[in-house]
Amino acid sequence: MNKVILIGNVGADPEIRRTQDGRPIANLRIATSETWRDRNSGERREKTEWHTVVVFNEGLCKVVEQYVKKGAKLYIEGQLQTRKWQDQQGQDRYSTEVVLQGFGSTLTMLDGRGEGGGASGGRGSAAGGNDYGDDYGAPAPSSSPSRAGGGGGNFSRDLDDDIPF
Amino acid sequence: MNKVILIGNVGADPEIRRTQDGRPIANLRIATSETWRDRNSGERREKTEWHTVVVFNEGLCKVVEQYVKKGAKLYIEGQLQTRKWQDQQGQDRYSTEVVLQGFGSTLTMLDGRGEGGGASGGRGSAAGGNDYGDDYGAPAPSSSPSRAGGGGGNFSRDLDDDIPF
Amino acid sequence: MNKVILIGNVGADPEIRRTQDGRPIANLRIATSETWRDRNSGERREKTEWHTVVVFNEGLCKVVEQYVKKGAKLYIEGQLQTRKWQDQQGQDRYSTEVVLQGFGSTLTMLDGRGEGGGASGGRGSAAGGNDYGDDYGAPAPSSSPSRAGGGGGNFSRDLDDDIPF
Amino acid sequence: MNKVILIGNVGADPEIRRTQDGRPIANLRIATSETWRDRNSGERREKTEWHTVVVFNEGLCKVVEQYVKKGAKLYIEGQLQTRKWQDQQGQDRYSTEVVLQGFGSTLTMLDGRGEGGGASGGRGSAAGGNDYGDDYGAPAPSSSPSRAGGGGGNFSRDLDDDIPF
DNA sequence: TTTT
DNA sequence: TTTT
Repeated sequence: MNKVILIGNVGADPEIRRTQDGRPIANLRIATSETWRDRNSGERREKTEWHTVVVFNEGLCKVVEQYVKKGAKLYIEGQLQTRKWQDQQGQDRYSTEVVLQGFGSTLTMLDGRGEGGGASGGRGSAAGGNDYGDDYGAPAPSSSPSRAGGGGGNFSRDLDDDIPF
Repeated sequence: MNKVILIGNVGADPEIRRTQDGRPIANLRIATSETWRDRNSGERREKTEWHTVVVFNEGLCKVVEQYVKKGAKLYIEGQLQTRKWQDQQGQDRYSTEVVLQGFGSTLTMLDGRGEGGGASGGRGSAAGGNDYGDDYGAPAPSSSPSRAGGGGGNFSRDLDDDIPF
Repeated sequence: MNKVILIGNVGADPEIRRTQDGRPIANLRIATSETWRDRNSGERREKTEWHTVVVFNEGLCKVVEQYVKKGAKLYIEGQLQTRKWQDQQGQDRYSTEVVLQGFGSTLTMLDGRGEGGGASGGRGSAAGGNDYGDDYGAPAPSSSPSRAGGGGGNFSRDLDDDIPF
Repeated sequence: MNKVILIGNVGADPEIRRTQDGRPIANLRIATSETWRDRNSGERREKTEWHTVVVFNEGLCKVVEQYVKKGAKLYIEGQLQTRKWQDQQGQDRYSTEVVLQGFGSTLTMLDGRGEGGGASGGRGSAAGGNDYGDDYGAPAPSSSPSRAGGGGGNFSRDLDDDIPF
């Protein structure tokens, strides 16, 4: 189990790169902040933490590319990962990032901002819900998409079943 | 470990009651919805799930009372709990709720809506951050509230310490 | 966002059923318990909560079928779902369950118990790690399975890449 | 929202230091690993990620000090935090850690190992349950510790209440 | 009964 | 009905 959950705001427009074989990679900076009232002084305090988020999942990269802008509020679920690299002096350096890649990774927009003018179909606009990348196939509805259809990886459950499980 | 995390919208203005000894209890109905595109038809699908949330924590009850209205988007972290009760026929019935009570419970408003007109200082308005009930004392800032002060339950960490841990 | 995380013990051997079209469904009862010391009396207290877990995901059902026995300790990640049904008097009843189905659902065994004698390949024995159902394909390793291979839904990241992202 | 959840094994006996004013700080190295079967070759693969965990919470430090040894399996819940420090060349360096401090932080032992011979009362032995640091007071039981007692920060809920909430 |  |  290695899970990171962040809700925060994007500090700058995302950078999207591509690997040599064409896969997209999105880099985001996310600020999470907490506020509290000081026990003694009663003053309001705030602390902000910045996180580097790296999106490898192609479907989620599309969401980032199309909808995520500076200031957007995001829900992020990924994994902690530390990379080793060498600086210009040849010294070992380590960077820890929140990686969104494959199973268990999610990115959801929590506000309406960032959407292009005429965006229809609204992937990325999922306010209060979850929108998944294309790679995942059907998520986990309890309603019944194509019960008869069956087929690989169909996770659906039919609520109309007359026998309560 | 018994944790529920919800991000969703409030279906109706919260109900606040009080126990005989005066403690507040808030009841909320929260809708979580997910959308996906059907594999076969390509149609957009949506499924909404409704949750009953019961807030026992006093600080969080205050937040609910003052700021949470129908339609508000909330982040909720609590525990699953099943109550047994008798219906009018004297039969055992069970209700499962998401309970916010004590350690590990959180409620954060994810939009600016729901705030009363002149609310200043904005507990409950924590966009992208966390606002905690009064019972918790200082949350977990890395900055340094009153290092010298010490005192019971001070969890603060001093980033200015010259020795990296 | 609708997520439940449980770590607890299985109260009885799981029941596995099959739908008419042959998909397996596993039912589990999981106990989560918390202990604390009473503030006033100093006595040790304990409270146990029981949860019904329904596994629709086929790969996870296999894990359950083969390895999960009464007493096993499990890590569970799923969604809250409430079913409506009619009792024998024709009255509406509701049951809330933790559903493991599709994206974002996980089940991991946290102890070595429950494994058959000669189990090889050890799905279900994942001590401290995660073992995923077959439906998910490769999870999210940072190591490099078949970089050149590419192919649909390959989430892998190559740590050997010479350019730090 | 800034949350990290880890389930993994401790790589070495923890180091405990104290600040100048006597507060304990525990440092842990935790390995999370995931295993999967390669899509193409069918071979079993494994990837391990190492995390630095810093425990500021006093109650949790006690648990670490008394019970956590190399090899122990832990459930950890904390926050991501990045510290800035200078290396010997005076260059800025950053280290990202999982910090357990105050609200929302938890550490639970998931196996029986690590307990001293005659440990009674078993804080730290909470297999399948939660054991909280002393700072938290009573956690969130639904049962009823001292309803009449009332008192600050009492989060208890009385299941014996005759009115179902 | 919410929201997009 | 589990576990410590």
